[in-house]
Amino acid sequence: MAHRDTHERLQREALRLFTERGFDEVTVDEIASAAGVSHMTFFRHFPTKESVVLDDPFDPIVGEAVARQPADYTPTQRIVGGIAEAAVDIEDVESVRARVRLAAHHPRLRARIWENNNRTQEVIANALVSTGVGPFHAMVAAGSVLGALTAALMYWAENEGEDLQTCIGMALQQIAGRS
Amino acid sequence: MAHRDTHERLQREALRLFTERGFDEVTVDEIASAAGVSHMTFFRHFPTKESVVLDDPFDPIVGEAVARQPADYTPTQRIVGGIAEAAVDIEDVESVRARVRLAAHHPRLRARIWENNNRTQEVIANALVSTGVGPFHAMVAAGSVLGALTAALMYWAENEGEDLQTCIGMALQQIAGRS
DNA sequence: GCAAGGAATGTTAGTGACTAACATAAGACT
DNA sequence: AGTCTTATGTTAGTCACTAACATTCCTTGC
Repeated sequence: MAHRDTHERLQREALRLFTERGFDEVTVDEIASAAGVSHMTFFRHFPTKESVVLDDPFDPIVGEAVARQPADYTPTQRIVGGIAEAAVDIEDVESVRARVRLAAHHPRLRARIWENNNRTQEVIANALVSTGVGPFHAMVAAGSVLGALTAALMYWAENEGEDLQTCIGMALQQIAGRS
Repeated sequence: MAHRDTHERLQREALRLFTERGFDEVTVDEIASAAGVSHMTFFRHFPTKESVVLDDPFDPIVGEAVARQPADYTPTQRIVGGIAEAAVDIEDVESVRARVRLAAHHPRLRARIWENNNRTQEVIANALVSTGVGPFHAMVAAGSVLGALTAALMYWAENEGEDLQTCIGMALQQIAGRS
């Protein structure tokens, strides 16, 4: 039983149970049993119960993409451009949708999404600062773009018919006209 | 011992202990004893340990202020105007600073700030929708402004010399030029 | 004055997330 | 074969938070 197998099995069973019965109605012990391991093994694979749902390693990708944008763009244009580039590579849209939808309806999970944002925000702000933007302006610009993006993500998760790329595109376009 | 007294005493002792020793190094039982009550009383006054730090009833005020803005403004201009109006009334700036600074350095608390934001965001979005703005645009505009505002707040909390009103003003100004 | 009711608090005994310390089982390397 | 590493299990905690029930005190109607 390889490490990676266990990891995937834990996440699969957790998401299944959460969507079936709700996040709070499933205990870590139940997830562990469903995956055939003990609760300690669960915590060796995921630091918290919430992290099974929210596990997105996109921060560095976005940061690099932002840093690569033309220097004569405004901060907002660079962030928007960077995110748009990074968003093209999103695979497994259905898994993302399930997880965002789970999170959108649960206060604690929603809070964690914002916390992930905060990390991305720092990465973006640093990318901007390293190319000469003032720290205050960099943080505000990053916060603003990510706030808009997250709002779009929540909207997308709650409205079945929408397309992810389209929602992201519309949100970015709506705020692209700034300094 | 009136209800309100106990509430204030609990919050005062909690903030004192948190700043002295850090959020995670203080248990609810300790806060309760310091305030001379049992841990059950604590939870009757505050739903969670975090809520002692983050207890801001500004959402409705902001929502009303946004709804009052001239209808020929763009969504962003209305949000910015509403927040600027509501921000004038902030009293007890030092308490706000202490709490934001506590939260800025602690992941779980920071996440809760974002979660508060999310509520404010919904209030603002509803205010916009009720005056004819489309739901998607309303949410994205609200998310974007609040993202910027929170970034400014974090910056302010970490940089001793800055003035709260000035930081808010600068952030709002930076993003005011949008649709 | 006093009885009745409600508001604020206490006590006790839970549940569940998360941690630390130590044990074990299986494969890889020498 | 023996040792080391990796993945896991067991046990016994701590701490946030809840439910059920008891108590104390303050008011309010009589």
